[in-house]
Amino acid sequence: MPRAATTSDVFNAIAEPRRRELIDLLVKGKEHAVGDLVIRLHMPQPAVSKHLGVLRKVGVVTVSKRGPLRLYRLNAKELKPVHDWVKTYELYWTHQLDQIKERAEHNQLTKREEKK
Amino acid sequence: MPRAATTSDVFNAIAEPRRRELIDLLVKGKEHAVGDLVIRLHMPQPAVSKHLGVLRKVGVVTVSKRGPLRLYRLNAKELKPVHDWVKTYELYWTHQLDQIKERAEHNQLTKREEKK
DNA sequence: TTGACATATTCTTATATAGGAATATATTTC
DNA sequence: GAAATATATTCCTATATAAGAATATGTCAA
Repeated sequence: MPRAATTSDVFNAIAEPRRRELIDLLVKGKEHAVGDLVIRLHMPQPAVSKHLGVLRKVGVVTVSKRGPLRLYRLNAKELKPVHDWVKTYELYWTHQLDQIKERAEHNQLTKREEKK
Repeated sequence: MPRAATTSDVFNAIAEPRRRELIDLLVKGKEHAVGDLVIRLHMPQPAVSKHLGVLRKVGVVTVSKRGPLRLYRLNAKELKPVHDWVKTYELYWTHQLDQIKERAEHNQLTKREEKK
């Protein structure tokens, strides 16, 4: 069985590097036409449209029409689950938790010793 | 062409829900034997070993041997790229950046008006 | 309506899975 | 060394891609 569908899981949707590039471009401005993104990413138009389609289904981007243009806008709050998940581990590389934990355990022991 | 290999990209490695569950279990303690994880995840042992293998190749976990046991430990700093990337978008849902931007633009205009 | 432009949608193909079953490889104990 | 235990690996299969090419759809303008 392959991985879960990219269209139902944000983690899976952003696993594709090209889609992260798309998101990174969308963050700069408010709305972007597909053609703009095609030029900036040096990527064929169908590819861009397809990746945007995935992001749209997950809700990470929204579309609006202006004439023949499709204006895509980032809906960043859909990335919150990713942030929430990975944030849990932030302290592990910022504060070297191993040492903190060991010190805590050590303190537990010494406190008992001190309690006389 | 399918997705990039899960063994070369952290984003791809954590796209699999089961592997995130594994990571979530590893965060609680320091070292965990495969058997522990098998029991806790209610998942067949080969599946656990395979997922751990992927995480190991990406560097998210490390292994050490104790007798017949393989003790896996989380190496959370390999998740930093994910955190760094998604952190960029945090303010978009915490501070409703749309409104902030619009207000900023509005201020730009009114400031010009006020400049008489 | 026709043409020009912007974007989306097939269709095909090669490939990287993830799961299950079976098996292989340690490692310890008797 | 054999048995038992713990873990890894291999083989197989169904499936979800992502890229490319071609085509379809949609919108405006003359």
